[in-house]
Amino acid sequence: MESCREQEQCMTHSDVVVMMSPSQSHGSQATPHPPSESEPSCHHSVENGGAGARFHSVPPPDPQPILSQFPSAPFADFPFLQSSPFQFPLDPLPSTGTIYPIGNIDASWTSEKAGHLSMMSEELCGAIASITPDTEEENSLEKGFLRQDLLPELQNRTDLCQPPSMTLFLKPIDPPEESMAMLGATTCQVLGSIDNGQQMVHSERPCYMRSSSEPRFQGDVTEFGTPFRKVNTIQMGKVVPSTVPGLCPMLPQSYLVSPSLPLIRPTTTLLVPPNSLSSLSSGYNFLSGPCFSQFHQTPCPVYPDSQPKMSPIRFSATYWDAKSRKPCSCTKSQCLKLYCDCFANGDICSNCKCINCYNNTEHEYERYQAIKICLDRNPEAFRPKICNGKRGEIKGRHNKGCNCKRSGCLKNYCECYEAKIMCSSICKCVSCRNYDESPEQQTLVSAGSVDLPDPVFYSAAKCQKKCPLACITLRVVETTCVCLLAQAEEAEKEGYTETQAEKMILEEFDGRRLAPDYDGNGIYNLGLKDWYSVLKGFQRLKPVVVRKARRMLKAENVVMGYLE
DNA sequence: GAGTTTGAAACT
DNA sequence: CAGTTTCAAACTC
Repeated sequence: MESCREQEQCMTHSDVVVMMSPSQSHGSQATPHPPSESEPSCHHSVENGGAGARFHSVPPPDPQPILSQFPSAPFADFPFLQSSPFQFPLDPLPSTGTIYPIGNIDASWTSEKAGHLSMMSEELCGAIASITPDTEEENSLEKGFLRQDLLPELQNRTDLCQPPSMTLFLKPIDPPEESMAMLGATTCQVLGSIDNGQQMVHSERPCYMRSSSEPRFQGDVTEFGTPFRKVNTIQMGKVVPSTVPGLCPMLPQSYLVSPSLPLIRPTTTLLVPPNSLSSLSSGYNFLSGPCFSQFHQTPCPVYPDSQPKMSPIRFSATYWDAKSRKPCSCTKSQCLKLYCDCFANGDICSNCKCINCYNNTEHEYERYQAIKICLDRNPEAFRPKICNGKRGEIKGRHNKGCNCKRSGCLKNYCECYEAKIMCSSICKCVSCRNYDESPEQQTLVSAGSVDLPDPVFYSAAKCQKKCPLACITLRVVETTCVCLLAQAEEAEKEGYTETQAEKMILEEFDGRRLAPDYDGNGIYNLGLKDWYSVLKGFQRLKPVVVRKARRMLKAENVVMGYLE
């Protein structure tokens, strides 16, 4: 990690400060791994509260705040109130260094509001992470990036100011330094961040976030703003205005981010504890917790409410644009149930015809509650229904399969048909006709726009009604079988025993079967049943496609036996 | 555009 | 987990 001095040399206008909570610094005996241990001048600290990472800007060192109670803090430059179960960073306090209580939450609170606040933490952020795209196309620009949302809360409440919303794009750095790995931390790079639309924050200083197994914060309620403005206290789940001075930036009613803003910019290295990240197969990770940055920020324009809004749940302008979204017309669901396509896609409603819509930035509390409910019911609720293949190749298949009964899966009622994919073995449809060469499929084939399953395979599958081959091209099967054969050949060449050869073949098979897209030849992430059908179908083609029939058969038999 | 059909989601 | 209800989109007229 670069030295603090080096970091400061490149720091021009912003800091992302990671601050560690006092409670954690007390409880943890782990030696902070620091960019800062030898860099006391770095005015950054890490807070790894229950809400996950917090990134704070901190004031210049003068006056030096009270630090003695945080001996292990990597950045001992931030005042905390130790007695509070929820420690909030204080605004730079002019010249006094006085500690002001900002938040206090009764440990036993269980109200709905408390639920929301706890939702602000890992739980919700993890939930949101699951709404992220997982297709290659959608990930094209963002894959591997971690995103941090600062979730606004309790909007439209007269007793509250608007909390800030900030998005940090973090890029994992792999492998982490050994010492960091020992601390259980993940090294990330802050690529850029967005706050509530007023400002674009670029951090260019190294930050550090401790890994900790300490109990997490139960919530994060504070207000941000100009120094010494009132803040709120949470009492038994209720947010009560307080006269305690603190921060309240008087953020605008809506946080707005222009899609044209540059979202990614390599800047800062962070150490993020793994338990504050919700890593999903989508490739996104979310850090939770409030973020705010007050110092050294690069101003960005404030966008009027009339401009398109970007929800914090949105991924990026790219993703937004990539989704051609139909406006919904929900009337009863408030667009907060999965009936609503916008909501189901993780979008906020925009230019929709919906009535009484809550799927917008003005109802984020309700929205996030709804997200949480959906995810409680089904953790996969927001995952794309269609596993996309590579661009220009086969479309993929439905994750859950359809359940059509009357449409024959040949109308847009059918999600498979609507997605222009054929039904697969996981569908529970009745009288399915979406495995035959429909006019649409023929059109696609003639246009050469898709790599449809081989007709021979397809014919073979027709008799089974279910069609696992809908996702598998001839090339996929060929490639797979050739690889299996290669394993068999190698085993033969090396004089391995039959058992060893089997093992090699099966390992190859498993690797290909389980890989999401092993080498660009198609969809591999199929169930055993599907693969069984594939290989059965392959037997029919063997004389045509494979010359080395004998050895192929050997490999194939191994796999078939494995599938049996 | 109103009414009907359909199937996913939500509910019981 | 199966049956029912609700919902919004697709479809028909």
